[in-house]
Amino acid sequence: MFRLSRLTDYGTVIMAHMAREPGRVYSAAELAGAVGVAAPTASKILKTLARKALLHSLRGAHGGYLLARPPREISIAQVIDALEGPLGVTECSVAAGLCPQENACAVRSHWQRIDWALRQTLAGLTLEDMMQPGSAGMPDRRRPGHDRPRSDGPG
Amino acid sequence: MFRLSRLTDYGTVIMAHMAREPGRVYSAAELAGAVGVAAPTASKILKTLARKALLHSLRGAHGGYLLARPPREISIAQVIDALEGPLGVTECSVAAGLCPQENACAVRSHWQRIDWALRQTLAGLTLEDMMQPGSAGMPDRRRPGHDRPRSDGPG
DNA sequence: TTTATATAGAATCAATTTAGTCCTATATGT
DNA sequence: ACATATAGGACTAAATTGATTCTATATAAA
Ligand code: FES
Ligand code: FES
Repeated sequence: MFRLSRLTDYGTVIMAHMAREPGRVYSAAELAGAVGVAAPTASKILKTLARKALLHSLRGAHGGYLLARPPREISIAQVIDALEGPLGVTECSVAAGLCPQENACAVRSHWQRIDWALRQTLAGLTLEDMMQPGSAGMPDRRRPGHDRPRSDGPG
Repeated sequence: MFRLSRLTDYGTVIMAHMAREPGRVYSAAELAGAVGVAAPTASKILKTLARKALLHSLRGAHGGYLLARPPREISIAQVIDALEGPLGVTECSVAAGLCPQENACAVRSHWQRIDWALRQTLAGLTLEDMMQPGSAGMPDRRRPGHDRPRSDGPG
């Protein structure tokens, strides 16, 4: 199945952690310790997130990072886009001219549709949703895609 | 974003192609030519699909492959599972003990939920759905404004 | 029976991607 | 000044992926 890069996974954990105190300034070292990744790795992730304007950075002593916006205005889709780029579920569903047969391809449009639905779902999931450990409750508020899976398929 | 392996992409194209004549026997070479991939690559994919019981194989002269079941009883999720294994969106959302902090991880359950929703969507999408041309840039003689009435999600 | 065809399966190789680290430059507070 | 901390890039190592090649086996037809 689709796999999210581990760096992106860490990125979401870091962002969710920071979302618990939105105004606070966290140093890279502190965050590395908090989520359990190596310091250089956390630093790399944070630099990327800052460059993509999801975080603000403060240099110098007592510097660090803080969320650029309130947790409910930062979506998971944005975090993924920042750390992985806008790749779709299939490579050829994004840009044209990658597949030799592209015209004869019957599944292309379907992948694009799935890609779109997934993207909508992740765009509606915010840091606010992610930071609460409510494993039992669904964030029902808005879940654009995947709401009515047909589920008539073969087991 | 989540990327599907190219082999899996080819696999779905091949399966969709075969779904147009469910009872027919296709040789690996024929399918390779039809979907535009190298013969050994197609062969590799077909062997895997046969081993996972999505295709039946016939050896010897005039041998080849044919769908093991009717197109509407083969889901895209099954094809993906056969070619990529049951990996989830994040590695740690599947098996336990991979992440050092796993307990403190606030996002794990959310990824699992997304994974589940995506899986449901793909389990409800069959080869029958995939084989009919969509609306992308294809030489298409269907009237505009159509859409698949019983399809879910993206719509 | 012999021959041509076609899959089964494993092993292999090259290329790409990813994870992780390191180094230098720069900015800021004490 | 000095210590702290990010910016940015280069770099290495590991894992994954894409594609190929080989031998063995099964079947249809000559
Ligand atoms: S366009 Fe690439 S496999 Fe369909
Ligand atoms: S359990 Fe692995 S990042 Fe959360």
